[in-house]
Amino acid sequence: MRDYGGTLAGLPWRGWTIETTEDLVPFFSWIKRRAEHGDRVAVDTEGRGLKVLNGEPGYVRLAQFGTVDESFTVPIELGKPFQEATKWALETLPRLLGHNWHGFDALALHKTFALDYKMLCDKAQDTWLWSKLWDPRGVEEGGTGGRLKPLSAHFIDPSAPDTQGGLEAVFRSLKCGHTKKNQTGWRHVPLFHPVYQEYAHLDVILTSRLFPHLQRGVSRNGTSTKLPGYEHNLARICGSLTIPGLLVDKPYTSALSQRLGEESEKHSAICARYGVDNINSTAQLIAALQDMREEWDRSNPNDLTDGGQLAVSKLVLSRFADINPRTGEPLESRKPNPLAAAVIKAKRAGKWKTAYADHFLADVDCRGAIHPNIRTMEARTGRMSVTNPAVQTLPAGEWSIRRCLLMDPGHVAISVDFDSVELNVLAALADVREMKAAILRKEKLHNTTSRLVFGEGFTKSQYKIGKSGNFLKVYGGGIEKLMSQTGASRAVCERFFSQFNRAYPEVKEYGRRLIREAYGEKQSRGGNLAVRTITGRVLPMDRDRMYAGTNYAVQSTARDCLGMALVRMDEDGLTPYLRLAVHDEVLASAPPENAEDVGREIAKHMNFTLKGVPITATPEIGGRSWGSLYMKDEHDQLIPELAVAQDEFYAANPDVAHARAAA
DNA sequence: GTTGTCACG
DNA sequence: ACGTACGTGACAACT
Repeated sequence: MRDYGGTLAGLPWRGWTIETTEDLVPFFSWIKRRAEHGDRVAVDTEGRGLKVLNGEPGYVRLAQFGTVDESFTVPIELGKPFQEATKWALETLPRLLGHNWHGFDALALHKTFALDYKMLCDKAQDTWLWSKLWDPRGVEEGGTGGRLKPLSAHFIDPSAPDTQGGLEAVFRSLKCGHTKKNQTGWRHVPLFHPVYQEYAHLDVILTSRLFPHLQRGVSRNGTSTKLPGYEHNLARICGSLTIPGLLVDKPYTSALSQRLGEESEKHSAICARYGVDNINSTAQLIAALQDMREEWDRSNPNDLTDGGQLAVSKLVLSRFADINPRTGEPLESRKPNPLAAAVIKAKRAGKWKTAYADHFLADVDCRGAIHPNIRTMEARTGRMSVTNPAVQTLPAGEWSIRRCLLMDPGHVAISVDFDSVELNVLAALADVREMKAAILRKEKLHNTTSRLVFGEGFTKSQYKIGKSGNFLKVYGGGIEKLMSQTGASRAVCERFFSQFNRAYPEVKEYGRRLIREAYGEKQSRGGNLAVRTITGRVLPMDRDRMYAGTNYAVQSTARDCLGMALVRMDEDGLTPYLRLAVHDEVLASAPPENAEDVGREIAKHMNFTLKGVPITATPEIGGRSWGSLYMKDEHDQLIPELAVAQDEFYAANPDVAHARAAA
């Protein structure tokens, strides 16, 4: 047994590193005492990398147990007695504490020791979730971020040792090729390295000390007392979804990767003829395009980057290539620039290959499944995000990428989407009379807006302005954005906004009310300006962007519409069918004979009334692959039988699939 | 590490 | 007083 120790914020701590089976004796009695007293014990694990569910068996190397002043590290890697001791401790302790417990350690312990994930979550509190409730902002938005080190520096001791930095130094000295992207240090560091061990002890000591500070912070900032329980429940549900994961169709995906590589090469070769040998180099592109006498409009914000450089974005390149940036259709307004056209195609194929197809193949586990990691409170509005891979950003305009991902063997894909949830939430929160009446009449809000602004006989292009304008209003956008998005004239856009405000005066009034309330409650929140949502969440505002309050409230409430629906689905036993939750959509896997029932049940849980406004969702059923749900006909309709047949044909004939997708 | 770009809701 | 586009993740080049 080796012991470590030190002082944090004037209070000493002591940690024991178990090295032999004899060392387990004091550990057993320590755990028993904690269990008898009903103490909450912080638990942390160190593994072989950061991808826990697709790692090899024996992922966890070290487990740590600790309170505010005492800790033990257990060397899982040394064999069975230590693994059994860890399992016993986790089953015996009545109350646990972890940092990112639901999203990481509980999953790792479930995977390594076959411990029940729900059991591990039901008796745990997660300081990551508490920190997000206290302040959801990341570091770049002026918050502390969710990481243990900055939180400890803020709440416990600004001079807390930077063991993270020390560990990074150790990893570099190992010369094992450890980088930010390729975190090999975790598997190569010797188990009893003193810096590694000290870091391990401190993690649980700091987590234990952090917890009461975060509880106080959450209670002081006015967050509803119902939210911590709800968020822990939701994190547990989303964690369970990721355990089965999504299967990757390997032959299809490999062929897709190869096809995209060839396509990228083909168009890159065209670029090379114009002197651009690296299509990702903005400098080369600008030089070559200027040689071809292309011009940028410096008064157009789309033509400049945030840093003030000439932009070679898809928008600018599409103008040079004379195509519609969204659809790729020719505009026939000028002579198309062949370099710009080739760059767009090469970049797109390259991105789809590396970010999607290759990522799927690299992330599969021994079952051939990927396990996207759902972070349930990532954005400053509380919105969820998904990483490894970022399935929320897969191309939605066509099916070829989503075709890589399959439901369980013999199952079909079910997707249930909310119907324009953000606009309905805006109508409910701001109590917009005309919007609410339209929703109750089952009228599409884009039609309502177009009619109220442009009159009964509005044209197709006026409808486009109505639709874009609806979204822009939710986000707080203005005339410039509407112009650049729709290409409409300033006069038309100005008229749109004045008519919109006349049709829906409550929207503007709601924004003003949020600002008034934020200033009114400033004192009780320690001088901080914030939006309080009807679900009881407190969202910090920026002094110079107070107009964003409407968007924060709408986005956050829409997120809770999904979150609360997931909780209700879980209560009714639907979680085993669920595979993903993305913003306003749920993806599920079920045998074809149950698919209609499952889809209907899920949709039922997503249908409810928010302040008198119906929030509704529609299920769609496809074939085995996620992509089948995107195989629409020429009227953009999903015909289930056709999609299933097409999906099965593509499974057997990946080359035909890729030839058609390319066309 | 930061910036630019591009994929999504 | 007025008006302001919101929120993500990933990759490659550049500094």
